[in-house]
Amino acid sequence: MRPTLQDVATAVGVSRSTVSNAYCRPDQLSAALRTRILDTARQLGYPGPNPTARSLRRGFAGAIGVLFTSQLSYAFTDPFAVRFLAGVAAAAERHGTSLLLVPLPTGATQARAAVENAAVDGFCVYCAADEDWALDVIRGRGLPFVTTAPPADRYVGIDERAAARSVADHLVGLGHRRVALLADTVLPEAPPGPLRLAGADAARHPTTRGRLAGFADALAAVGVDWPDITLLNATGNSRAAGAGAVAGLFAGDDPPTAVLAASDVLALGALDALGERAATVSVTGFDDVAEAAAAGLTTVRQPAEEKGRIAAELLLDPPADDAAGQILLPTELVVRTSTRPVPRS
Amino acid sequence: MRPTLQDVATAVGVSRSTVSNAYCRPDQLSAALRTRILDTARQLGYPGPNPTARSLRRGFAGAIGVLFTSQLSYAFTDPFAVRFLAGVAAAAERHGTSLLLVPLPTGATQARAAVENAAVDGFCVYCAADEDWALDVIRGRGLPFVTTAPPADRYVGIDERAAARSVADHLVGLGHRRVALLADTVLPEAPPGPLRLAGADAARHPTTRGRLAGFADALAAVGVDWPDITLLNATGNSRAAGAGAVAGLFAGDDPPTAVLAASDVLALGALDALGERAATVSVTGFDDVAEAAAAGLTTVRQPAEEKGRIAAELLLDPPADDAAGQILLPTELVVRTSTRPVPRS
DNA sequence: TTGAAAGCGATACCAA
DNA sequence: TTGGTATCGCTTTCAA
Repeated sequence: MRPTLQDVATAVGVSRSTVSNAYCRPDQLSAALRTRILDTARQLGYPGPNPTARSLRRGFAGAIGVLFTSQLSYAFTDPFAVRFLAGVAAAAERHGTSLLLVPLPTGATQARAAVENAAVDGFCVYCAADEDWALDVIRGRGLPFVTTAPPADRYVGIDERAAARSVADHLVGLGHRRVALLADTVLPEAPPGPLRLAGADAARHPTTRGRLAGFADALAAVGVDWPDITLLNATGNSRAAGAGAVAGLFAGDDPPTAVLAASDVLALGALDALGERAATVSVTGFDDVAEAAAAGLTTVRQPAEEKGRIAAELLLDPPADDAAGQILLPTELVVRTSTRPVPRS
Repeated sequence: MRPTLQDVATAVGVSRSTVSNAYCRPDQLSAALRTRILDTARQLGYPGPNPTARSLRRGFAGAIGVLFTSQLSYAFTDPFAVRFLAGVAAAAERHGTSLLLVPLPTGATQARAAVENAAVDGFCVYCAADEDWALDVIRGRGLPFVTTAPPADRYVGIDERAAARSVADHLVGLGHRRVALLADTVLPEAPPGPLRLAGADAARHPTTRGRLAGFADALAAVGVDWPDITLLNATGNSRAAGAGAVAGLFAGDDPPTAVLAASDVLALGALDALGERAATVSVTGFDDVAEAAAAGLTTVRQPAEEKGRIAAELLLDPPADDAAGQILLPTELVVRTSTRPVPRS
């Protein structure tokens, strides 16, 4: 059996409190006694206070939970998510707090249980909002949390709609009218490829809703409206899914002259699928991940690490002023070579 | 005050055990009573059993710790580390276990404390071995652990030396003799750029030692030996550091005809720094991360996710057979366009 | 099917 | 400076 604090106390011939003090309140006992206690502990093979017991007694865990809506292992596939996480880690690091990455099992009950059982002092919820159940569980536990989108008491996001409109305006300004929108999992079970949608509001995920709405705003300004807009559904936020969604679209008559993607990853996938044709079709992304620059992708930049860092900070030292917890970060249109004027035909 | 299990018990008029059973042993009480308990709990706002208390009582945390030697936020900068983590996450996900990412503060005492205080059931130690202190703390706590390199009871690594030799042999086969080796933090405080080293064994980090030794093996086979080998030190495993290390090297007389880097990231940095000259100098990497393919980098592939996945599995369900815990994964030389025969001059 | 009692391993107050 | 005592919130035999 691994020795406990009590064993050390017995061995030294002092009380538990004194041993405890030797570890976390050196000033509460004489240096000599402390040394004696620590030495004995070492001899006994006592590994120091049990973290779980300490957490229970002290009432906090020393870790914050990070919740990704999709499968945890997918999060590492998404370059934007990784940079967000890097930001969270940087803040946690400075604060001396650990990060608990909680995988969400597929079953609803089990996913709830995962959030219920996380030994953390708060949550950083990436990209949820649709995942209301998770927020409910967190609220139920009385834990503080930060999301990456409004509405919430504390969030750090961007103005999705305005940002999306900025790229779309750019494209419209280049003369594009036949434009396809490309987004991930627009409707829960939708197949890859063209999807009929009444409007942006019908999209399942709030982020997607915002971006599609922004795209549509720009198109509406030049007379292109739902449901005439071509919407392409990707079954996942990955390059492959992006490629899959646009496949075949340009084979028919009267193909679009541009693709507005709701993420860089999807846009890069679209470029993959376009191959040679990429020279004539304009494509835009969203996020400005590292790969975007290399591919010459026109996109909207949002500060990724910053978002994660601020989210974690909002959680770790909450602002005194309530209103200060609702943050919209600036975005910036980054024009590269993947967009050009509509070819005259 | 947040209600506890006891409060629910009191409210319903049953004992704590019964409430506990309602949560974790539904078969131990009548459905009717269970429903009554759960309903009351909801009314009271009881969030379910406290995870920390449960962990303490049950004796396990339901999480595994992940330890990166460098700063945690840097880990997300390294594409190989990210893929490793993705593998770990995939295994954890399947196992219903969370991942605790533990940041290591800079101070020695504090770093120890971070490992001592992690409420986990075991550790996945990425790339350590030199970080013996961490392994000592983990052993002291009596927790199981897996590393990414021997020696250890359980590890999943590659034959660094042989893998390194395979790229180096390729380069030597192309006629290169004046070759510069490029590695990260070869000696603790070394400045960026050329570094005099007696031999591979002098390198600080075991992984670096293995790779440099493999490179040197190939060179030795054609009569090039330490300390005549040009070694370039990068101050960090990043593209920028790679670029910084090779800067100026090709300005002088008799520059190397090739650069053997200990990681893809460094190699890509070298290519950045070479610019135009990259067409005449051969460069190789190590790992085969995604960016390597795009850049046409010749490199050694090692299965990244696989490594993480297996490491986590080794931890989560340890093999009955002790010897089965020591795994060397296969590697593969991937020849692309960044290497070519020595130009005749 | 339900309950009583005994911890899990530690911390913090207050008194000595 | 040290020790006694209560408690953190829950799970788990074992007996009723």
